[in-house]
Amino acid sequence: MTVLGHSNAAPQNRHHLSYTGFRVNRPGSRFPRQDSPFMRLSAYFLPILRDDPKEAEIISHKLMLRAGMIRQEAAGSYSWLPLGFRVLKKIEQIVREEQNRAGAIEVLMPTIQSADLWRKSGRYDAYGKEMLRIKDRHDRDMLFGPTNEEMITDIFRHGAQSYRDLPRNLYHIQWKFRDEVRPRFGVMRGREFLMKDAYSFDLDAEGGRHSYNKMFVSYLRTFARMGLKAIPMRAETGPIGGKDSHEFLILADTGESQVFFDRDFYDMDWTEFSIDYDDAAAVGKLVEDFTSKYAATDDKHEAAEFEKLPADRRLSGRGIEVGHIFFFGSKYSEPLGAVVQGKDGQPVTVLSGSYGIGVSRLVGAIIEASHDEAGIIWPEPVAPFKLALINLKAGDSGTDAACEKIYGALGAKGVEVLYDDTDARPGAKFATMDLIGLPWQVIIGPRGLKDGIAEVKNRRTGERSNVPLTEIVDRFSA
RNA sequence: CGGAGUGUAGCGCAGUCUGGUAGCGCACCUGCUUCGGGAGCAGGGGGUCGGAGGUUCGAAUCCUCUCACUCCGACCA
Repeated sequence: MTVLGHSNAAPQNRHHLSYTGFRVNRPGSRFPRQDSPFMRLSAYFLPILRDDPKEAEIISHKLMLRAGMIRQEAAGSYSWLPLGFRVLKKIEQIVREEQNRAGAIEVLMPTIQSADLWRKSGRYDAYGKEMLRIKDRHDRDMLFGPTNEEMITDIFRHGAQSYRDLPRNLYHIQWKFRDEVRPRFGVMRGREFLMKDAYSFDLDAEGGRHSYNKMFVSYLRTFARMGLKAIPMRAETGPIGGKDSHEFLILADTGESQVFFDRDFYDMDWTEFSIDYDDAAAVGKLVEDFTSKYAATDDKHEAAEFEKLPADRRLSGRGIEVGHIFFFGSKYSEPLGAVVQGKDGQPVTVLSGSYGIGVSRLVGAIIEASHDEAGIIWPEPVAPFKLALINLKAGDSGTDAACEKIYGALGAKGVEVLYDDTDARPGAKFATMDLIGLPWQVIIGPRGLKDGIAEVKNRRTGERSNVPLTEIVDRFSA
């Protein structure tokens, strides 16, 4: 992003022109461009609610509504307001980066699909009422995609003819719709939801195993980057079918399923997953480490096996599923004719797996796992802004000037800052910022200003420290 | 899909039983005083009561139909 002007820009509302004549924004502008890393609260759209809306049952749903992140449009379908949208995009981007790192290739498929492919796989009738069926003007059967195995398999088979075209892993991040009988829990179980789905294609079982394992490791990395410990558990394969399957669950009191797992998961290293994805043995070893310990949801729970663990290692709690991976072999490639020519010239039916992450669900899941009485506590990598700059006395020339200077300097360094430049009272400002949960609060008021200091508060720990104004920018732009 | 419930101002609610033309708190606007953890006073703006039909001189209120949303269950990423 191009930012012109001085880092210590004085407050003013005029737009400046870049050399190309396009208007660009700068920290001093009251209305920065939409992709700006910084924002003035006075120019933002943040409809905060003081009371819990009655339709919300669980904490994440209440907090998302109160923090002005989402707005319900119909049962299980939500508009994403600016603050929520930023979080959604942060999560989406982390997922994207880790998919790419693991060698998956991004595509984009339509939300509306033709029924034809689904008739071929036999799922048009099998899927039931959860599938939203639509007719177009020619009375053709269409549907709003609940998932994309058929379509991606069809895409792949048209683009791959030889064993040389394998292995491949294609993924997309797209809105899906499942017409749940009873949507609830806000974005945790909506009807319309944003999902990352990857689909792997391999020549043989060994290759398929490697593809599966790569996704397994990429999931460990993905969730770890969001500040989550998502424990992989043996899973039911459900309507998608297949043999090997793991669910990734994060622990939260409001989780939808009961989980049982080995305490050892707590002691494992959840941060160091730098690994060569092409090294099948190393990847397999890491997967082995994470799957050899007991972890299961209630429907796969085997009490007898669990009891073998020493009592102090047997842990149980509630979990929220945030990812699910399957290896299902030829379940779709067979009926859809995904066949390539092998080395010996003979046709080979490819083997595939599918790997999902609930991107929109993660927004709620992270809040379930990270909040307190005052509101949300965002892990820094997914926070809508890194810090809140709070002007305790807007209108006072001293605090205004000090805040503008820091706001401008942080903006110039690309630090994501939400600047509360409104003339609300201090207590209201603190409450709002605690509610929306930005990781850091930089508080500037006349009291500290006398000594040239700002108060820096860590949202998670509540820890406060006095930091000289001159050091603020360096501290957050490192 | 079975059971229960709720729709009245942006949000939370009262009013409905016992019909008489809509009210409270928060939020919002103006002014004054305040100003380091959701300020006080004063003055304002905003809803036609989910929708349609009916009963009645008169309907938020009674009747019929309908739509939406929520909760429990079954189901599910």
